[in-house]
Amino acid sequence: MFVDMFVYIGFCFNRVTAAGVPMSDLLKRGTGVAVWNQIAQSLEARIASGALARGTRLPTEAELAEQFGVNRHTVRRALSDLAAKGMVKASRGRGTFVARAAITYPISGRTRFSEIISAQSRQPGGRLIGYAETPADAKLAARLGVKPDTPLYELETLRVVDGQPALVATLYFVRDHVPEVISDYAETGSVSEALARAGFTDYRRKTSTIWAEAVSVQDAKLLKVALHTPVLVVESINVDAGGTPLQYSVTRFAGESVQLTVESD
Amino acid sequence: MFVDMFVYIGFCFNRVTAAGVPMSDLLKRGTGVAVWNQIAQSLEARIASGALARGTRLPTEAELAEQFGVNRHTVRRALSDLAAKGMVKASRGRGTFVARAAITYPISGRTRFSEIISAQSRQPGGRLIGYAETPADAKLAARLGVKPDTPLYELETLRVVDGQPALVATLYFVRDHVPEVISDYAETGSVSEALARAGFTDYRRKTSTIWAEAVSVQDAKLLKVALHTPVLVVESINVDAGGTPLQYSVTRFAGESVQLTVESD
DNA sequence: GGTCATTTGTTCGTATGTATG
DNA sequence: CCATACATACGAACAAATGAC
Repeated sequence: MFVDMFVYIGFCFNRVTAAGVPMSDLLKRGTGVAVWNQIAQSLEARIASGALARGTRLPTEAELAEQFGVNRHTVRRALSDLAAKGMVKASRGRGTFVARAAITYPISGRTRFSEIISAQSRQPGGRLIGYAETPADAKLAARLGVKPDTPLYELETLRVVDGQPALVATLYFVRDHVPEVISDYAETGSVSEALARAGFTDYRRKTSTIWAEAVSVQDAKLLKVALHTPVLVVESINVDAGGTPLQYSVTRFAGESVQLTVESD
Repeated sequence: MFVDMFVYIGFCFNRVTAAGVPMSDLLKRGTGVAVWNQIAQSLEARIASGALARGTRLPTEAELAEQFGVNRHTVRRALSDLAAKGMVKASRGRGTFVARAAITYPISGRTRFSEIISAQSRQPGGRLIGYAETPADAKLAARLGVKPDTPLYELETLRVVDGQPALVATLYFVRDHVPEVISDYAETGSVSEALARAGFTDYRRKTSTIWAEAVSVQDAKLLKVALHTPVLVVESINVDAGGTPLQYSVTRFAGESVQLTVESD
């Protein structure tokens, strides 16, 4: 029923280029730098560049050994170096996986996607997946502090970082508070911009509720992860300067590619 | 290598009784309370008590109808009530699943497991799974603000709520700061108690880093969840009144059975 | 539940280059 | 020049865990 009424659109407002990947890694022997070290550096560079995304499986040790033209032990030495740094994690029988999360996402009163990503020298981007006008059910009404059946806008958005899908968010607004939010968001690609146009220049995140669950079928496609992959779900309420709920959102972060941080005082 | 050096013990310091489950649900007809409502309340009580764990599948509507001795439509009325409250979620062709998380876990400067659980009128419990003395590697040293190879204590603990495993935590302490922490924790079953005995009466949580991943084999057994189940991982640092790191911990929450909440100011 | 292929983990052995005294 | 110690690199085989069927 949800899908039927939902408007799906394909407008992309923030194009991102694929990171350049050095495909040929020529090892220089007898240079004073051990071969295993050169291999480790090569893999580390590929991970840092995003060519090897978080959570993806590396080629098997045997394959890497063949690619680099070395013995499997030499590859293992390199991998154990990366594992010690926390960059990869090996799992017997399954493979070796890129482990370390790249994006840290601070949860605070001022949580703005674009600012957070830009502050980490990364390229934020987004896509409006679709939108709908829907009456508030009991839960939504409670979250947004309105009566049930109050008309709401529902926006489904995808956010990418350096070309990698990072999160899917479903945003709810009270229609009559921000009547132009859909077009404003589609134009600017920014929640804070869209809210500012409606006159809400100052707002803050009041509460965040966090849990983990398995990815849904739809989100798996959007986030480009396998089914059963864990996602981090954050339910949050943004309020205006007076404390009135402005926006309720449910954000699903691609499992291990994002870490939330909370600073307590 | 880790397992070899790790001391596994079975000492249980906080015995928890299996939650009493009302197995026979006698419906009282003609009491003014609709039968579907009694069924809904009965299911709600089972969910709240933990007898029906989060994420598990309810019996099919036909089975429930038989158990309660009512028509399937009456069960459906009860389930739709629970679904509206967000406690269960039906999925066509799959079944009906317990949805809403029961335990909310606030993340703040003062995060104490026992207090949090007790405040929710639930029965906290715990078990020391094992402990070890281990030198700090680069990562641990950075987190705890000590030199690499500083001797640390590592404690592996399981926490249960109302008889349901809720979380597994690995705790790290600087050995020379709290030399008796292992026996103190084993005796009291409380981190705050153990730290108080070492003279640290005032400490607070400084940072928390949160992500989602698939449960490990060992944790799956402890938490009694299936493999591939998502877990919420929280890495946190507790500091004393002067800001010196006291404890570094990695906590794995059983997927959908726990929700973290963050209040921002 | 069992079998089987895949993949990492471990342990042997061998050989070479390099720094040290 | 030689003996020793150590890190590096290669080869083979087996153990153990995983996942798919």
